[in-house]
Amino acid sequence: MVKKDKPKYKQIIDAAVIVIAENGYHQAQVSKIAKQAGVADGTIYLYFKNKEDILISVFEEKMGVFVSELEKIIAKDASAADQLGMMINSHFSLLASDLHLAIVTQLELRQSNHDIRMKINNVLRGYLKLMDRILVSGIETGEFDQNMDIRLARQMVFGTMDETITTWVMNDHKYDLVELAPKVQRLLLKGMQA
Amino acid sequence: MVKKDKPKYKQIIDAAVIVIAENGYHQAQVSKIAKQAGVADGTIYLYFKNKEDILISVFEEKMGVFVSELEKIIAKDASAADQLGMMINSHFSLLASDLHLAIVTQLELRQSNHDIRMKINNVLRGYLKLMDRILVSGIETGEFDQNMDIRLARQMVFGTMDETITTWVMNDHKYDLVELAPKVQRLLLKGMQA
Amino acid sequence: MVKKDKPKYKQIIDAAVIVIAENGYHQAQVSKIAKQAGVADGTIYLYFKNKEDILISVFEEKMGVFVSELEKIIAKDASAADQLGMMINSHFSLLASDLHLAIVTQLELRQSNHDIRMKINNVLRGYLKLMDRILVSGIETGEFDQNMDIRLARQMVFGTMDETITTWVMNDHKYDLVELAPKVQRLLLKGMQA
Amino acid sequence: MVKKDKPKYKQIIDAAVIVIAENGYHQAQVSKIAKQAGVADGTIYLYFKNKEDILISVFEEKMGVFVSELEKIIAKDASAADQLGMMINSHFSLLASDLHLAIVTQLELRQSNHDIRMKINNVLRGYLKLMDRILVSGIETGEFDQNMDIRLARQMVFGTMDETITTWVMNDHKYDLVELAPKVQRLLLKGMQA
DNA sequence: GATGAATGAGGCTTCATTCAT
DNA sequence: TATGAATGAAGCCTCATTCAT
Repeated sequence: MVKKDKPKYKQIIDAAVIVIAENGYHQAQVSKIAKQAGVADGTIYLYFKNKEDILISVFEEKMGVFVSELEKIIAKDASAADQLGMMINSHFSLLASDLHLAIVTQLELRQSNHDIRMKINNVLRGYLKLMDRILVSGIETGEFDQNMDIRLARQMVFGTMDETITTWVMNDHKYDLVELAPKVQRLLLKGMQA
Repeated sequence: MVKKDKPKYKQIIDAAVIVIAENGYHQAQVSKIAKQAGVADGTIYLYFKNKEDILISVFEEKMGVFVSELEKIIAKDASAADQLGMMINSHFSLLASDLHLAIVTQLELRQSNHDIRMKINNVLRGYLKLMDRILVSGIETGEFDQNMDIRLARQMVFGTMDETITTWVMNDHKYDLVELAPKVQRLLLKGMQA
Repeated sequence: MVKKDKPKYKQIIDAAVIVIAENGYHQAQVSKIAKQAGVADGTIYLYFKNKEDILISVFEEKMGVFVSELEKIIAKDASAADQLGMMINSHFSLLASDLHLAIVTQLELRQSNHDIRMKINNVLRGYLKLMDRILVSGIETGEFDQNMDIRLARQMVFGTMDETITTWVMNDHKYDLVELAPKVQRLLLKGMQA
Repeated sequence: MVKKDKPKYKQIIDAAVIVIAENGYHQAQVSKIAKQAGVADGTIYLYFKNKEDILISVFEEKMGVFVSELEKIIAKDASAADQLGMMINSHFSLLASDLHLAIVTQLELRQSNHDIRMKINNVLRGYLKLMDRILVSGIETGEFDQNMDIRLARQMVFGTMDETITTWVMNDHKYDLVELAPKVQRLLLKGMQA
């Protein structure tokens, strides 16, 4: 049984999300995370190399859910347009159902230093690669514009989703994010369709 | 003559951009900015209330150029589609011509804490309001989709531009950003047109 | 059967010597010693009161060999000058044959704190008392200077041996330490002879 | 005016000696040294790179006095035997007149880690080189044994002095160290003379 | 006897800001 | 105005020791 499977590992990850969301990135001291997790400060270091390791693991663990959801969607026998819609819906739903996580990924984790951000980007890259597969298949089936620049399209898709979610978080989740998904889908589809 | 018109004010602002771009947000100490500006540490505090004030002023001063450029574009007698294109072009050009500024706005300043980011967003809001005017006029003239959600459309426009620029910065400006402007314009227009 | 006779006791002592020699005093954590000894961390505390107790015991156990060798030499029917020579030779030989031990006694154990060093000195005192007996017998037989200050002479003898060995250890045992013994003996004898 | 000439530099060095002597090496926290020096913790770092730098500087500054005294002695037109005596006397006197310093150099500073000890040894080496010059000149003038091994002789001289002083310090300076100097000189001279 | 997961105290260092000159 | 020496609060991490199994 490796560390990641032990209950305290996930306990600390979840505590970190809560502490960061409620106190902000720069006020998320290790001692606060330990307290929230119900363990001693030193115990943290039995499961994580250092504070940076906690933050990256938070992103890895949580992003893992996004990736596996997206993999399920891609495995489905559906049109690229529908897959795009399911992806947006899945992405929005996951964050709307965990407000702490939304704050952490959209606002707080972006305050981390260069090193951490680079490592977070590596994790994100896996997600973006999956996203590309939907776009490529859409082009192949003729659903999407043959001349579309994949990278640019992916930046539009991700940028729009990201901006939409960030605005929603910054407005204190005053409105329903998931309801926006179909609209976002339509907007993006129009931009990409053949 | 107010502080903002004195030469040392701009001198410190410019020094801050360089120091942040070259050292990263978290390594941009006040003393480094002072040294780069050629003044003593204490002198900074004759022109700025505190470090936060420097950072927000950097954004205000530099954003001012974006805003006035956009105002000129809106004042022109052109179609909404053309204005959108000119805006993207202007936005891309301003950042492509000042790599330090691009690094600072796309990467480094986003590491600032919650308070500073909120204040930066207030400044940004003015720019987004102007952007909305292009979208509204496009809808009114029938160029853009009547049923389009303005906020969503603006998030798509800004999110796409932002993601495109950030990717370009992170790839060390290896390709020509301004060349991408027409492609981005076409992609966004397709998504919004009637 | 007392603790000291149990196999794990000596096992831990020997592990401590190796770990301290190879990692340095300040990097010789209890957990490393336990690992080297092939026991669990907690097991250490079944044989030793605390870490300090391990270190003092290391010195006691190893010094015991020096003492018993010296006792054999003193029991011999030889001149004081010869006994001095045999002592130097024995002292040098024991350390030359156990490089780990030489590093530990000459360099690493001296980094220990005040308390431990005082306790180590108590152990050392027994050895120095034996050394004094050679000097006293040399004075009585007329071999050594009648007016010689015993304490000073002992400090010269021990100080010279110690400095010689430490220099040898610090030079990575590049030359043969035991070969130096007769020269050291002659030098010291000249200083002490009648 | 360089840092070393500023009054606070020496103030901190002297404070460090007192704090280390009175509290022991491992209880000599930077904050204690700052308090003893009458400055804020942060001020220490305007004069020293880090804690290690303080400790090495203590040794350098204090050793500097020993070196310059020894240089004066070597410059004198005296026999090697007399110079040896003057050196021992000077060395003993300097430590006997500053009990704090004696504790620090003979006991506490030896607890420092490998890095610091190596740097301290570099400083010490300069002193030992000067010592060698007395021995060499004694051999050249025929005062000392032509066949004497210089390194061994130096180890005897330094080892004897060091052991004598350490014993004196450990016995809480109960007797007069300087009074021992002539006796030590005679003992060592006998060992080295032709 | 043996284990090893858990504990928690403790200190070096940075850097925004002040204020006497 | 301008200076820059001085301030002092605040947090990550290590590791000897314990104790439930």
